[in-house]
Order: sequence, then C-alpha cells, then structure tokens
Amino acid sequence: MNTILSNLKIKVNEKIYVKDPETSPLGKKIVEKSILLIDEIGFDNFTFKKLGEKIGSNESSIYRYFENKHKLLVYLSSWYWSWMEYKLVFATTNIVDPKEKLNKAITIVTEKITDNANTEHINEFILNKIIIAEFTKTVQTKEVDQENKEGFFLIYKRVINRIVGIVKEVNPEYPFPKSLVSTIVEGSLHQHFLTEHLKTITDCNESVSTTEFYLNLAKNVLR
Amino acid sequence: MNTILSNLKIKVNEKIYVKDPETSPLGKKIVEKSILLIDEIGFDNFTFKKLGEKIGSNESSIYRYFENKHKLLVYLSSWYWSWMEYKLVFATTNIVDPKEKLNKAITIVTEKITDNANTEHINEFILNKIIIAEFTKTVQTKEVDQENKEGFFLIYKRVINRIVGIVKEVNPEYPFPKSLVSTIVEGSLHQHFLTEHLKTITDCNESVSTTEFYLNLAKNVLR
DNA sequence: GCAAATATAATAGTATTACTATCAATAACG
DNA sequence: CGTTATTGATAGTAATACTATTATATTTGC
Repeated sequence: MNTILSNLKIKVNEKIYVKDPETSPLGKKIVEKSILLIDEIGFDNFTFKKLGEKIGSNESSIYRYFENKHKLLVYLSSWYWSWMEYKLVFATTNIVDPKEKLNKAITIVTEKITDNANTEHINEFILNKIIIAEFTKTVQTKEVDQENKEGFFLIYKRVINRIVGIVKEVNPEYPFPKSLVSTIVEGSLHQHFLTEHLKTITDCNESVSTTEFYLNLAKNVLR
Repeated sequence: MNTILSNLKIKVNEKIYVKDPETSPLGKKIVEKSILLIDEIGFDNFTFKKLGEKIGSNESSIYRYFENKHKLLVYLSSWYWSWMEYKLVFATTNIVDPKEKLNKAITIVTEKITDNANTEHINEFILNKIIIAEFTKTVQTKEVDQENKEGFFLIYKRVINRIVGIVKEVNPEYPFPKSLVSTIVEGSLHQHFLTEHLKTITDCNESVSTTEFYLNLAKNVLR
C-alpha cells in the first residue's frame, strides 16, 4: 500500500486554500512544517509568524497559500480524512462478508497511526496526533454552517457515510447507523486523547485497546 | 427539584478563579452575561473587552475574577458538570434496580436541556448550548496535563466515574465501563452538535433521539 | 536566450487582543 | 466616621492577525 499511496495525490476542496500548496516547494514546506509545529506547540499557540521563522520564510508568503491558521487546519484535516478514505477503500474492497468488512473499517479509523506511510512531505504519524488533539476545533466554530455549505467537511462526512453503508449491510434493521458511526469515529479520537491525558476515565491504554473497545461495541450493538 | 437547586451553591475548584464570582454582584453578572455572550458570538470571538461593554463594566474589573477567558470557560464547565452531578444523584438515589438507575443516569447526561432550572443568574438552557459547542476546548489545550493535575477537571471525571459505578452494577463482566461512559457523555454532546450543524452524519433530530440512541447502545452493549 | 510573467522576500503599517499597572472614586463595614 | 475592599478609568505594552507595497528572484514561453 505504501508505494501506491506515495504516488497518489490527495485532493482537497479548492475553497480551503488561496493557492494549492501542492503546486510549489514552499507550499509543501508550509504543510510539512506546520504539522510539526502544531504538534510541538499546539494549535492555539501556533501562528504564521512562528511558522515563517521555522521554515526560514516570510509570514506574508504563507498568507498567499492560506487565509488564516484555521483554514490551514481544515486543509490538514481534509488531507487526513482523504487519506483515511483511501485506506478504507483499499482495506475493504474485495471483502465479501459485511461483518469482516466492518471490522476492517472500524480498525482503520480507530487505530492509532504508528508508522509513516511515506508520503514525502507529510508525516502521518504526527498528523494523526494533531487530528486527535485538534480536529474538533475545525468544526466547532461559529462559521461551521457557512463552511459546511462550502464543502469544507465533505470528505469527513463521506468517510462516515461510507462506513454507514457497511453498517447497513451488516444489520439493515439497526435504527441509528449514522449516529453509531459518527460516535465511533469521533469517539475513538477522544479515547486516544483520554489515554494520553485523562487516563482515569478510559480503559484504553495502547493502540489496540481503543480499536478493541469499538469492535466489541459495534458487534454488540449490531447483533 | 427546581426549588432545591435554586438554594444550592455549586462549588467550583478555587484554582480556577482569581476571586470567587459568587461573592459579589459583579462576579455574578460576569458569569451570567458571559454565558449569553459566548453563546451569541462563540468562544473564539469572545473577549473580556466585549464582555465588559456588555455588562457596562470595565475590562480590568473582569480580570480580577478570571485570569483569562480560558479559565472562565473552565469555570462555566465545572459549574455545569457540578450541576449535572446533583441532577444525577437526585435522579438515581433510592432506585434499586441497576438497569433502571443506569437508564436514568444516561437520560440525565445525554438529554438536551430545554428548561431553565431557576438558578438566579445562570441560564442552564444556554449553558448547555455552550457546553455542546465549546466543552472540548476546555481540555484540548497544551496545558491539559498541568491543569488536570491542579484538579480543573475533577468534577467532570467524577460524573463519568459515578456512572461507571452503575455500569459495573449492571454488568460486572463488561471490560470497558470507563470508555463506554466517556464515549456516551462526550458522544452525546457531539451528537447534539451534529444535529444542529452536520445533520447528514447523525440520526438524532430532537432531544429525545440522542438519548434513545445511547439508551439503546448501552442496553445492547451490556446485556 | 531574453522578455514577460510569476513567486517570494523584506519591510512597514494597522487594528485588535490579551493582558498589567496605577490611581481615583465609591461602597461596605465595624 | 474612618478604614478597607471593590470597582472604574486611563494608559501602556507585547503579541497577534492581518494588508499593502516594493524589490528581487525564478520560471517559462516564445
């Protein structure tokens, strides 16, 4: 899979950026180093000025790619969920048994990323850390309805609904497939966060356990 | 219950504030109006200057109560979860059957607040809206470990673990009680958010449905 | 190979945010 | 009635979140 992914260009909604960062070395550097810097100091403390210093480039140059740091985070999230979608499709095609397919899908979206799947300038391991720590901030803003209308969260919603399709195959009678999947996807990010920071309210302790919890949950709910 | 609650003073960790807002009219006004203003413009756009204008008071006076807006939000959250804890305790004492007790508990924490339980200066209906929209921001910061050590999230964790106790009564064999409860509590806030803003990835549409979904989920998982 | 177009860097500047400090005015309390 | 605590007003600083302008590279198209 690695080789396939390394050749694949992940498409992100054009409205998210001013100029496509994939089209220039500086753009790629912005993406690459912003991931590292957000992980290092947190999104709240992250500024374009600090990023400029980090990449030896000018603040104003970064503004030519992204309007503001919020949009940059939306871009990184979109990239992440787009990447997830590819992983999902790859892992589930040709599997006939719906239950097995669902287990694969849940595993993909709930497991912690431990390896870096060699996309040249994007460190998936660290990007996953950012998504765990900051993803809800991309949607939880006053502008969510406007941005949703503009398609900023399309890929995320598509990932959810792809899994919803599998859930319906497993049990067409189950009345809450969408809520179940959005609970699993969002919830697993939250469980990873708790594992790291608020250990007393989670049973998950390594990468395996969060996935185990949700595999068990889905099995029980859909039988 | 309303009358009991209106007499009750909810206790919040002293480290969260500079001066206890409950001890003065200005303090109460800060709490009251900050809830309205955060709901109105969102936490990201909320500033002490704007709040000062809104309450006809000086920015610097607000700083005498709260170090910064983050701490104010942590205060509001603590108040909210403390209130939840009271509601939980009231609704579940004297119920013998663990299953019934759990159903009551899940209902309390997952239902949308529709009435204002007459705490003089706090509008619980709007506070609930803020928690839905902004709660994760209180924990998802770079300072979470330090603040957790200082006990900023104690009440929240106590609410979770109180319900965990009931889950264990219902099914002592179930291996993930903490993750289940933290998924339900956090997840229900998320579902309420989706219902409001990203309707295509949730089945919940009114207050009832979110609770129904989680009641059903818990029943299936714990049988 | 050179002109034209494009991308980047450097600098400056503005409005807002997130505070801190100081001092005067007022209210509360014993 | 005087002390103390509380609030208000003003000022000031450093950082943030940008925008605008101009100079300098770099690319590319003919």
